[in-house]
Amino acid sequence: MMTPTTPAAEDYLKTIYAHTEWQPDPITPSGLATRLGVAPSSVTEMVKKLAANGLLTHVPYGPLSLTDAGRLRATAVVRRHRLIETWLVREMGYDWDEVHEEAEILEHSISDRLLEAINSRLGFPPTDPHGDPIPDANGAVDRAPAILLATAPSGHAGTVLRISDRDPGILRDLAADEIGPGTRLVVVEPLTVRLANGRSRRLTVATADSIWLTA
Amino acid sequence: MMTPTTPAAEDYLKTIYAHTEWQPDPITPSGLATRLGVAPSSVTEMVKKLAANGLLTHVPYGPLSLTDAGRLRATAVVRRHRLIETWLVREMGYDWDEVHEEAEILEHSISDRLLEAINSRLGFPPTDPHGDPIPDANGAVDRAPAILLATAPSGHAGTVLRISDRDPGILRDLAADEIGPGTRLVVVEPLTVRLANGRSRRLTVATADSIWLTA
DNA sequence: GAGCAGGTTTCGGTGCACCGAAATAGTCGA
DNA sequence: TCGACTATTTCGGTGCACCGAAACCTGCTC
Repeated sequence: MMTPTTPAAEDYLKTIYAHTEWQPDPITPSGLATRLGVAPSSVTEMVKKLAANGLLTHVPYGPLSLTDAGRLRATAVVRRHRLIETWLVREMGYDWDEVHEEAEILEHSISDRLLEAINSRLGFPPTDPHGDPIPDANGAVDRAPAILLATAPSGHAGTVLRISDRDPGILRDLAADEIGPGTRLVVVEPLTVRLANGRSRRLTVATADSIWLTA
Repeated sequence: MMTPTTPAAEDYLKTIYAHTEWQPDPITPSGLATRLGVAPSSVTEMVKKLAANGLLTHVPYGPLSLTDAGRLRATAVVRRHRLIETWLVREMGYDWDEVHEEAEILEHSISDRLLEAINSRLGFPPTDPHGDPIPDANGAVDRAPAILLATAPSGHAGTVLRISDRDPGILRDLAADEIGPGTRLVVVEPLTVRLANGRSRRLTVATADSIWLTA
């Protein structure tokens, strides 16, 4: 057991995990193919290998779900990714919209030792710069109940918990609007929020779909 | 042109460069195979590709030598490697005998941007912790004239310029003996040196073959 | 219940980096 | 100059991760 996971396999596991982290429905092979930017046939093949290694379960023509072992591998990658992002922002002069690419690569090559050195330099941060929780070394994730801004009822007041780092453009826009993890705001109407200083901000649909608030 | 170099190709170029850095004779395919831990047939194949990309020249059954373009690629990798090693020692709590493996991997995945961020945090160091010169971004290397301790005549007095990082055990022994880059010493007889504090140290052949002194 | 549209899988094939075995070239000694 | 020895190359083959095209399920509509 404990097959040495390749970078490609880590990406599959991470992506499956990421899908289930903020919504409950399982991911399909085609969804995974789209997210990873590979052909569906490539997914079939890799899924077969991961299933053979006991990292995920898959009924043919059905959805995918991680086993406990798979989830552990996935959270290990996510942990690396988020600690690296945090480090890039806090120590290396990166903005929060610039860290994703670099972390995407380094997450596969950094050693445990270096990762822990970074972690301790940063003072063991609980979340990354986007507000995503950093799993601990055992794969445990401390995730607060959250709702998508896009689905929050008008009048809902909350604190920004996290912002999806999928789209750097959205992150840049939000930084310009002074919205980030910790920002308190009120949902005035579906795509409009009011900040603590009384100013209002109009958001795009994509942006409202990227922001998670305290429930 | 400017073919995107793979990690494997970078390792070949780096190893060829490393061979010529401290001794003038060109490397042979079998020497390269040994250093890289691959079969000779693998070397033939990769050499063919690198030659096709204009990175090295190779007359069949003859030795290998880098073209200017190849040397530039090689020094870029060496630059990464040495800056990463320096960073690991100066900022991340590594000892100088522990950095090689980690740098060996990260040198292939760090972006130019992150590398330069590290470089500037370190204050643009001219050498790594073993005393190896760090090439600049144009591939220029500032290398002082040096002689191997093993070949230095008795009576030769000099300063330790660099110590090969090939064998971590030697590095640990030397650290325990308080010998490192900058240490002034006198070669008393072939395998014995005297330090500035008057103490003598007996060296193994392998150790004397790893230490370079000012000429 | 037949047919259709979707997603999914199978299948043959690619490039990369590696291997061992066999063939070949170069070099050096007798 | 002829071997013989060694280094190098060629050759067929491996595993990994990917692809497109074709075959195949599944669930849904009519």
